[in-house]
Amino acid sequence: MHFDLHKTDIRTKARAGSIHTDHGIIETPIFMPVGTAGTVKAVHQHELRDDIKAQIILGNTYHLYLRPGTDVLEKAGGLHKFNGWERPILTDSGGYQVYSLSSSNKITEEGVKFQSHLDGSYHFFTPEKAIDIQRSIGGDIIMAFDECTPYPCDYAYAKRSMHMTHRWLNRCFEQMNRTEPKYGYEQALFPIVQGSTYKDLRTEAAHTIAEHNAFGNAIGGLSVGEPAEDMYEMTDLVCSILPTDKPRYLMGVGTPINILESIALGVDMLDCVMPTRNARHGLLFTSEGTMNMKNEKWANDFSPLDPNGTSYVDKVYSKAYVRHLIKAKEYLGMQIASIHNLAFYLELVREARKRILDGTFAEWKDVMVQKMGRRL
RNA sequence: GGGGGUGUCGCAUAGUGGCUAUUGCAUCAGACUGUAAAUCUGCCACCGUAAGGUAUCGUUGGUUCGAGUCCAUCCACCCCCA
Repeated sequence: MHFDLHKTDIRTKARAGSIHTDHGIIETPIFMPVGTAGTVKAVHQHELRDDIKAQIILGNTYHLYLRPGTDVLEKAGGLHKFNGWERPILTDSGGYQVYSLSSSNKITEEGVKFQSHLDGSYHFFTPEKAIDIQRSIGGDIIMAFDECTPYPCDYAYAKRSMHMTHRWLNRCFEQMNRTEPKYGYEQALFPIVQGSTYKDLRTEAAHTIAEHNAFGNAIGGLSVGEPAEDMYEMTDLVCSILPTDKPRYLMGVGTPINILESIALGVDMLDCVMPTRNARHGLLFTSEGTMNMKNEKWANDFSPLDPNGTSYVDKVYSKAYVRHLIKAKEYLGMQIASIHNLAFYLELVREARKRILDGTFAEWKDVMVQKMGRRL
């Protein structure tokens, strides 16, 4: 696996590059649709590949471990074979579940005791186990097991947690060295920068992470409720320390505006549940602003879903029809909305890449941020 | 014509004579950031941006300190018998 940096924008810190994996090339900056349980919810693979043009999708260690389980995934020959997605896959380690399921977790130096949200059973994750499971799932990029701290987080806790995440990181790399990929292709481990919203902690973490000289590096613990300015400040700071010749992955971000602003700070990879979850809840993102399809105002609007959209759903279906489907809780409504939002996100990062390469990113980004913040 | 039953928010429902009439659905809005999420929250009689104010359990009376609840009356609907 390697990363080619093609160009860095002069007026911003945005970058265009390519990540080469055994399952193909990822052109950056890239948005990665989230497919937690082995599926990007409500979206078929052919839509992801041919219409949305996703280049890489996510899976989740915790969810796939609980169900269907690593034995099934190994018998299938890994997640790519299991779900039919032949392009790259990235798996999250379960570190986010340390945060999102915190009410039923117990964190110790050794690892985290999880209570399953499915049946209440207890499971113990260690850095070693997170690596073993990710070996079984078979993602091209796998993530270090970390603690994603909540916001707000007091300084003492953030510092202690960060140091534990660093010790866990060493154990992750040791387990990587002790084990081999199970399906004949390379797996790259990305370490994660933590440190909450504290500059000195983020600085220390970024240096520690950089020293591992991994294929790529991630920024975690953001977009957990802190003000956007804090998120940008931390991202900017960390990007200034992480190596320029490795891809940078900002985990869990975000809105279309967050994505362009983060790209402008030097981020190469992002993922977020927002386009898919909000789609299922009836909220569409467009280049002109957001549309809540549940709103009465679309009831008699028979114009195309998104005249500027690049997906076939944008032209084939009307706003009134999609509103009807969403209101009626029809499956197709969630499918159309999910395809639209993902196609919009992917088109947004493709355009960003094009603009970075031809030198017009900065002014384009400012115009887009203005437009996309509106409520239609 | 005779007998029996039922009327509570748009619909459906709960409601021993005792604080502010319950809940669900629908409606109308809002939220959602490495997915415990086709979820959650608010509103949901009227006036008001709001704080707040005023009502209300088919109708009109009555009993009672106090009535959605008990009594009478009329109205509407349902069932049975002719």
